[in-house]
Amino acid sequence: MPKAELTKALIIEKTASVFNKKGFAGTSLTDIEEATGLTKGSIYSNFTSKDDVALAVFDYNLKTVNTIVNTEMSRYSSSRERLMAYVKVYGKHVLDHPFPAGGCPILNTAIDADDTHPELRKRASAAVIAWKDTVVGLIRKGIREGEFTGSIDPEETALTMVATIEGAVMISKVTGKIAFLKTVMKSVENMINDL
Amino acid sequence: MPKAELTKALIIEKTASVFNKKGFAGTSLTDIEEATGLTKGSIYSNFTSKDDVALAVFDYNLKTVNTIVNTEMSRYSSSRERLMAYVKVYGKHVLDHPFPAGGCPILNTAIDADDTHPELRKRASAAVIAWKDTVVGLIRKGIREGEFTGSIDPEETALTMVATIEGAVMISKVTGKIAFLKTVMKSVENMINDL
Amino acid sequence: MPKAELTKALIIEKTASVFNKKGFAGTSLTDIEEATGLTKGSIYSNFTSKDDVALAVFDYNLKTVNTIVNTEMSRYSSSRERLMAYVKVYGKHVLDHPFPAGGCPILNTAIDADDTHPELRKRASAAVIAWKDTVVGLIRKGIREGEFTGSIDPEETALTMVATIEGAVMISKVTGKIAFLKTVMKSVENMINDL
Amino acid sequence: MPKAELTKALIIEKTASVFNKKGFAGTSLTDIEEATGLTKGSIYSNFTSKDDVALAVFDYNLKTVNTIVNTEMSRYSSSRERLMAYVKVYGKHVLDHPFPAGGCPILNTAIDADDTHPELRKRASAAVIAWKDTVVGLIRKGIREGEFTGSIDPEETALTMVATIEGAVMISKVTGKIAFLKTVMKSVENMINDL
DNA sequence: GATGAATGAGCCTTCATTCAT
DNA sequence: GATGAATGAAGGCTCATTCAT
Repeated sequence: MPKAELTKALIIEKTASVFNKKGFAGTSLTDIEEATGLTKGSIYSNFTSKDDVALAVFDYNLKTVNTIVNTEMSRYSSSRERLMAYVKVYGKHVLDHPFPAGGCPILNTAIDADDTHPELRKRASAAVIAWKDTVVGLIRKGIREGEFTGSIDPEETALTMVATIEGAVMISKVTGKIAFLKTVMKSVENMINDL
Repeated sequence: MPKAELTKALIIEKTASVFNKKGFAGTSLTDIEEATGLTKGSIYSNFTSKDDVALAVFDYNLKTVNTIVNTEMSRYSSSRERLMAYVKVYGKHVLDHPFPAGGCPILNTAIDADDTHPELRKRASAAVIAWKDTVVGLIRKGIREGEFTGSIDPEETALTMVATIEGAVMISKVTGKIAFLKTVMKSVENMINDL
Repeated sequence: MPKAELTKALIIEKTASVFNKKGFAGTSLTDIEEATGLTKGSIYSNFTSKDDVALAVFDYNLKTVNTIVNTEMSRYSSSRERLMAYVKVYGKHVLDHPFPAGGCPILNTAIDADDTHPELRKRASAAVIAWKDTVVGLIRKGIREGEFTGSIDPEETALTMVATIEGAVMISKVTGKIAFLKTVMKSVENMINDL
Repeated sequence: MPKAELTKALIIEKTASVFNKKGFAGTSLTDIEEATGLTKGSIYSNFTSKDDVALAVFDYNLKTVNTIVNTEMSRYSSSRERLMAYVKVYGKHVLDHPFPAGGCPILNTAIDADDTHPELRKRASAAVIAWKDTVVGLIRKGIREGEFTGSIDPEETALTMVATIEGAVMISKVTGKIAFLKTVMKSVENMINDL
């Protein structure tokens, strides 16, 4: 890995939680300098703009979340257990390591960017839809393989599951009550068991 | 109403959607000037700081939402129908008038402020909890009056309902697909009918 | 005059010679701060951009030059004497007060802006053409009134006169030799006498 | 030619028109990188500073102009015809190849540097004086050999010729009208024929 | 109570230059 | 000799806030 790539990686890693906590407008180049220990000049010799950093950071944060979820999911083979990976991961980790500090980056970026930053919005949108599609896929597989009842609507169930999880994250983050997160996750668990 | 109060009210009304769309850090005093047609001096005659405006705007936006919900709710007396008010309101209005442009201010402020603005965070938190408590109250009343089965957990159900609705708003705003909102709302409707 | 106009006027006056000497790219906001004793913020509350200041400064410098020329010209009524005003003014004053320090702003801006700043270029171009047209007008009047011979080409003579004067200013400024200016002006004087 | 010399030459050639168009302050190291396809590091391996490049570029541009003039001049032997070389060259080529894009580098550098860059100013000044001296020499020769009348002042005529030509270049560049250049050149031609 | 005008700190970005490799 | 990567100062501009009028 050439040095430039290392520095880019360092900038992304070190600012991952800054953008996730403060949002795009709330994160300044000085914040980035402080988080990385580098100078503005050096940041700009690795990225073309603050947008460029923010986009790379979103991709990184998304990958972090996906890796956590996929790692958990890969331990199981039944669709039910694989769906349950979301409950385990979000019920346990969203508020601490290895999640980026600041909570779920999909949720944070969606709200931060929807009316202000088209490029970021597009990526958050794609992340939401990819998540939903993965869940739809798992449900369809479960139905096909006789694990779930055929009467359920995969699209509706998937969207509801994603919505409920993200809503739970928001509630527990803003109130500071992890218990709220656990409580809603129990509900999601039931929803999955009832499929 | 003395003149000062009128101007304060005007500032709040005109900037309600600006803060709701751009967030605290993303909204500048110049934005406020443009939205109100007033000068910075005049804004500072009526508020002590940008924080002061943002706090008042959040209260105003929250009241707007609550009024919409309460108006719908007051048309019914059964707990089930009263709970259904959330589905009707959020399924129809979150993305347009009379909701403040930018979506649900509770959700927006929660995500915007949770790691950056303690005062705003506190208010968003209180709004979430108040919402949840209202739902808990309705469920308890429903149980007490034999409308709902006694086996349900009011706290869990209430939190899940709030989480699901807010998650649905996030999803539909970021993707630009109102259909997603409607789909999840159908789920919430079922959830209420199953109580 | 409202205060804002006074400040605008002050900024223009104080930076007139800075832009004339250093050119657009060579003049920094810090230079403007130092020349005026004002802060950048205050400069930007009176002008929308550095371009905006530069354009206003060019207009001011042009007016300064035109006023000097017109004052001298108005003392005479014959076309020959009126043409001679250019010789007197440029032969005496270009390099010192009341000309803006830095020499002829038309020449300076023409060279500075021709390949870099379309708006400034356009104004310098207009100034050159206006000057030429004034000379053409005086020559035509002189011919009409029998003061000059009818065989001369007003357009060619005017352009040559303007070119010679501006070239002389360039030569004497870059070499630091006022004698060169005087020498060429003697030539222009002869040219006018020979009309 | 050792490699270093080749690279130096390449840098000079490729940036000749950049400096000529944008001036010293307006030309950035990034401009130089883009024009040459080299890195800043490589530029600094061959020159000690931006000044160093600018000075070398001026020398190169000056040599370009002188070569064009001398080539034309060498085709003739009479002083009158040799003087006419300036008319031919400046009337035809200043605004296009083989002149460096951006017009006459003597004029451009004189105006750019006179109040800002002593070293460049000195070179532009020397170039003007050398030009004038060459013209003076041709005139003296013409007088000596009975080609021109003895009553003319060589110094005054030479300075006027140079001034007129450079002024004409300025006028035609800023207005975008080549016709203006041709018109003034006709005047210079007459001036030479009248010697 | 409202305004116009100003401030100084901070914004994002680009500058010319350096130097280890 | 050339590069890639970094620096710190400076670039133009906007920020939230103040205060005389």
